[in-house]
Amino acid sequence: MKEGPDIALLGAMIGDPARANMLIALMSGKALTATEMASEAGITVQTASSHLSKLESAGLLQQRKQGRHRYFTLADDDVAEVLESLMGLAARRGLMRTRTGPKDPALRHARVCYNHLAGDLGVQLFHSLRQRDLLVGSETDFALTDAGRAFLDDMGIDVSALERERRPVCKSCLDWSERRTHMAGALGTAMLERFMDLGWARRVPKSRVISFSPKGQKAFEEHFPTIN
Amino acid sequence: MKEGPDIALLGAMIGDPARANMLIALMSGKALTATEMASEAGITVQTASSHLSKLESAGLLQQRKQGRHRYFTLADDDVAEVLESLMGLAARRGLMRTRTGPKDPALRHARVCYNHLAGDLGVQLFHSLRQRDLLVGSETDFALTDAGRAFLDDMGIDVSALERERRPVCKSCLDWSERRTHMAGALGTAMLERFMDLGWARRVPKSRVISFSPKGQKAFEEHFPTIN
DNA sequence: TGGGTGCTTCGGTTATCATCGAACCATGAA
DNA sequence: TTCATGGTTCGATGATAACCGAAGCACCCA
Repeated sequence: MKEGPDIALLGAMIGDPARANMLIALMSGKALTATEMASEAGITVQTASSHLSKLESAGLLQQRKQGRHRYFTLADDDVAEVLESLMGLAARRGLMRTRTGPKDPALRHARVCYNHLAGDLGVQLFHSLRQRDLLVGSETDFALTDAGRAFLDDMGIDVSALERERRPVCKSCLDWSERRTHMAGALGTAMLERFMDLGWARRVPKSRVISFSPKGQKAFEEHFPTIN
Repeated sequence: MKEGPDIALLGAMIGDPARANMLIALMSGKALTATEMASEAGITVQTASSHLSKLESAGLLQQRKQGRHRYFTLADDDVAEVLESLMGLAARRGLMRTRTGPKDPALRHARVCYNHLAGDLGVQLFHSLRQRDLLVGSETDFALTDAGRAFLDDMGIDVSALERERRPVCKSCLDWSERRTHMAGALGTAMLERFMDLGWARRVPKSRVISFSPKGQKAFEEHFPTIN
């Protein structure tokens, strides 16, 4: 018949509303149990279990057993990236799940995208580094300069440790609300963690929102200024 | 209930095998008719029509009427990009379709379409001019820039003379074999004539084939380069 | 004006699959 | 062992939607 990758299978996985809700819930980067995801998607555990096994055999999910629980996460950054790009297209087409509620501005300002910072501040972070030549290269393929490494070192981020991990350090991700690139990869994860360690920001429970304290916001602006 | 873009709808669109086949067929950048896509997907034209209207109302497709035909293309580059990223993920997950049959003969290189150049080279001509901003506007409605006029003047084509004719100077046409836009109108005619005057090409008798000499082919490539 | 073609609409059939109740399995605690 | 909890498997049901035949519409050409 035809050659090439089979996107229909992936589409079908994402196409079911219950499964889509679960995947989006996992975009928070947190590992969730079957029961949590069931309530997230508004279905029973039996149904959720069936969906989870399908998603797993399609290679979209990973599960980790821990005691009596089974924790599910997205399989890898690739999956998160594809979901993000789908959300971008849907947003631009005006395909929204519901009326944009009060949480929406907060989501656009700062939220977690799988494991890194997204939204307004995520975009600002990335472009600030580029404008000051702490990053070189294109928006999709870039690297740290020596000045960039020094800057991150000052912030308390051990870049050489990141480089010893298996994941790519420098990776970008397209933001669905801003429609611009923000920082992903091991570096993106490390920076978000560092912000929270420094007390600049914390996660709002049961949501993707990242809440910056006034002090944290100020510190962020100082560290990542943008021209214009 | 939930906030954020609705990826389930997009997923469902892509999730049906017939629709996925159609979308992948359109990834060639070519415009296809409903009948062609039906046979491509192995379904009847009625069913294809239903799918096409769904895809269109989801904002994934655009249609363009020309004569008795309706040519469908992907809505924009965004859609192609998302499909590409899905194909990437599917490929990495080992989700493949099966092999394709043999392709059509090589009449597609260069031929005459009424009075202008069509086929591979015709498409290249048009897109080369657009890529270098010698033409501005959409694929269906465009005009020459000043740089474009100068460029044509250098080639020995008198644009102002063309403008005194009654026919529209700038017109595009959908290519029979490539299914992408190529140059038509008075300008298309004039350019083909000029190529033959310059000795780059000649008509093969009793056929629509335009035969480029080695030298002519080289000159053509130099005058109308394309990225990709 | 009539005939041919490309495409859409309508109706009815069929098949897939999401869903949940109930039973079953596994782990941990008492 | 027994009980409790988290999760999967099984079976039946119901809703959705893909599918095609037939009819209708739009456009082109002679």
